[in-house]
Amino acid sequence: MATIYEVSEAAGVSLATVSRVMNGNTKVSDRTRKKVETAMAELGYQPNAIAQSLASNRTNSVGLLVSELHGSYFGDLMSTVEQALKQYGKHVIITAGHVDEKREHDAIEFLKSRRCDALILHAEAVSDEYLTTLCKSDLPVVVINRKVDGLDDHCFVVDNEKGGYLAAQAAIQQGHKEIGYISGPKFKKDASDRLAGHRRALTEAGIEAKDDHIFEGDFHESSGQEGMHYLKQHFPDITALICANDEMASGAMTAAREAGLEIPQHLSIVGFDNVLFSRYLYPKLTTINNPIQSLGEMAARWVLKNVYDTKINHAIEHLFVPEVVERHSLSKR
Amino acid sequence: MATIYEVSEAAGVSLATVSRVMNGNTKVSDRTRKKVETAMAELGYQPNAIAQSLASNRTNSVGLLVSELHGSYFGDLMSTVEQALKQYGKHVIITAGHVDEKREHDAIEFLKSRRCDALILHAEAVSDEYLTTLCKSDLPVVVINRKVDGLDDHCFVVDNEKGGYLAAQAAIQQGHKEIGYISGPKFKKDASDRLAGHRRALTEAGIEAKDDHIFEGDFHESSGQEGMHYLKQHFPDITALICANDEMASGAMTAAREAGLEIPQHLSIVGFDNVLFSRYLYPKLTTINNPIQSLGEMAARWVLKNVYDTKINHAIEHLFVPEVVERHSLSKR
DNA sequence: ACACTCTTTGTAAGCGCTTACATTTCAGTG
DNA sequence: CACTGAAATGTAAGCGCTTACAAAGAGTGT
Repeated sequence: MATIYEVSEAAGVSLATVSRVMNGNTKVSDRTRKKVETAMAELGYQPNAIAQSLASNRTNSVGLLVSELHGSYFGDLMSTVEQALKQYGKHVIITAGHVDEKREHDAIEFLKSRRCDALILHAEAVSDEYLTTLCKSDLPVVVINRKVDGLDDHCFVVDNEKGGYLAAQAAIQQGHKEIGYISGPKFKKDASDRLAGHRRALTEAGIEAKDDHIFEGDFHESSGQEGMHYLKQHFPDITALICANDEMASGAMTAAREAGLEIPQHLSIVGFDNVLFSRYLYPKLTTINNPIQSLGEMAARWVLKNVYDTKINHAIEHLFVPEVVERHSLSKR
Repeated sequence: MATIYEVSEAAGVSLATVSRVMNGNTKVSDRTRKKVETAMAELGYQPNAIAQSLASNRTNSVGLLVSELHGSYFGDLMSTVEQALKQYGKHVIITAGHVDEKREHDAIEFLKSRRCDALILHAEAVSDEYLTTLCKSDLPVVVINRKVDGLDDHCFVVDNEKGGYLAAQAAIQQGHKEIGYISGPKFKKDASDRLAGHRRALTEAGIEAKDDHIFEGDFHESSGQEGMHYLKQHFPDITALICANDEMASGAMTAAREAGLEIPQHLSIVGFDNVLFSRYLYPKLTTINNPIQSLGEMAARWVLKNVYDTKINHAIEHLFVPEVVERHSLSKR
């Protein structure tokens, strides 16, 4: 593999000149530039990004931490972030934390050791303190889908409480009064926020928010099934079921159908997230749009603006508001 | 950020010694090791992976090219590869090629410039020649889901022809005789292989393989819908529909339902790939399992074995055989 | 006490670039 | 034609590591 040195020899110029035509930040006469470019082409020269990074202390890569590499939610996120950065010649290095404190921590340390220019974190398991320390260091960091006190301009979040509120409100507006809820793990901030919104909507509508109508799931499909079984068995008069994410809604749908319930005739179901497959479901799932792509794009923009001094027209927003996506799984009582 | 030099000072040893305790490949006395480790801990030292790579000419990272970062198929692939490599302390750098020759090419060049130790490519758009050249270079390369002549031990593939055959056979065994087919883009090898298998099954069963029963889609959901419309309109007597992937099967299901057809009572549908969401569909999709995860895992093993000299017990297989996953969308005619 | 071997540690060159600073080139001027 | 200063190019230090090689220590046997 040719090095810059060989190029400089072939072109009959110094190393520095070759470096200059590569980076284009210093004036080089047209004649020399031509010579260098020819030499590069002839040798099939390809700069060694590692050496460039070491010398310039800039890697042109942004670390992205997600919880999983599969699943619609993270797929959408990765895709958006990658697209946004690629436009400006920046690359993402993706790692998965698997919602485990140690693994998230390791993944972040890995990204740091690779000397990413910035970090975009969808971190669910590490502590607020750790994130705070990280943000205070000189490595630029943004946090997605999690609000950490004191780090507001580093956080990009969805108003989960409002989302929970909207879902419940949608059901109430259709005349439902006996409403079941399958929540995410309550220790997760987004799960508890959604639930809080749900409760608020019920209360405002004068409906008692009964604790035993709430089943705590784990955001996975199977717990949606479990939740459905539980609720159907104990509270057969429930006419609407709200799930804290689409995966669980899908599980609940399956379980409901197996129990002989038609959706939405016998039971209305509302999801949350609006992941891609929610429209593959039958009936198509009424859900709350979680603008994860907007979050990702905004986070990428923040990095471009604050780290790479790219001129970005759009303003940087930190709070995103979810909305109802009306499809076919919710109907009048 | 502390450097190795500062650690060596703090520990009162030379640079080389610090490097040795980090890499653990040379004997260092226990006493010195302790001193160094203490100094590292005190300084919160974190090796600079970039500098390590430059000096050692090894990055401990494997480049992975996929077509998209979202979607179940690639999600599963990325996830498996990452898991397999992480176990041995190796990392993946993921890039997307978007099934576009230039973008795939650029992505591969990017991975090369990052000096990955090996490349795992799910490349659909670049030419066979390019891949051949790549494999002949000294950078280890494996190709997933594509067979290139002369590169057999670098390729990991699914027997798509067999898969196509099995799907058709499954429908035939249920008594279907009028069978529609929604294919992928015929210029894609996997799409044409699947179709070839389909034809063979029909022929063997003494059913005429009518060309106009075949609709060429693009592997996306919408073209499944289009295909369904086309077939339903022109050949209303079709009782089974086979789709070259699950996305299109999903689209076809929606379109069928909108046209008032019950699945599988009025129309049986078979998919291909067995991506995660195929079991979220209603009715759950009968499909052909595409062992993409096995491919990914095997590719990772190949790299571990051939590049990192890891001792791997399992033999390396290059051809994977698909099988029918019986669910609820295919029934007796 | 000495020569000899085996271990442990240090020295210094280099990996392939970037960039501050020094030097050369050359058009423009009086 | 010598002189000036801006533009173009070159020189060399250094980014933070690894590793071949050299040197020093620690045992051994006589």
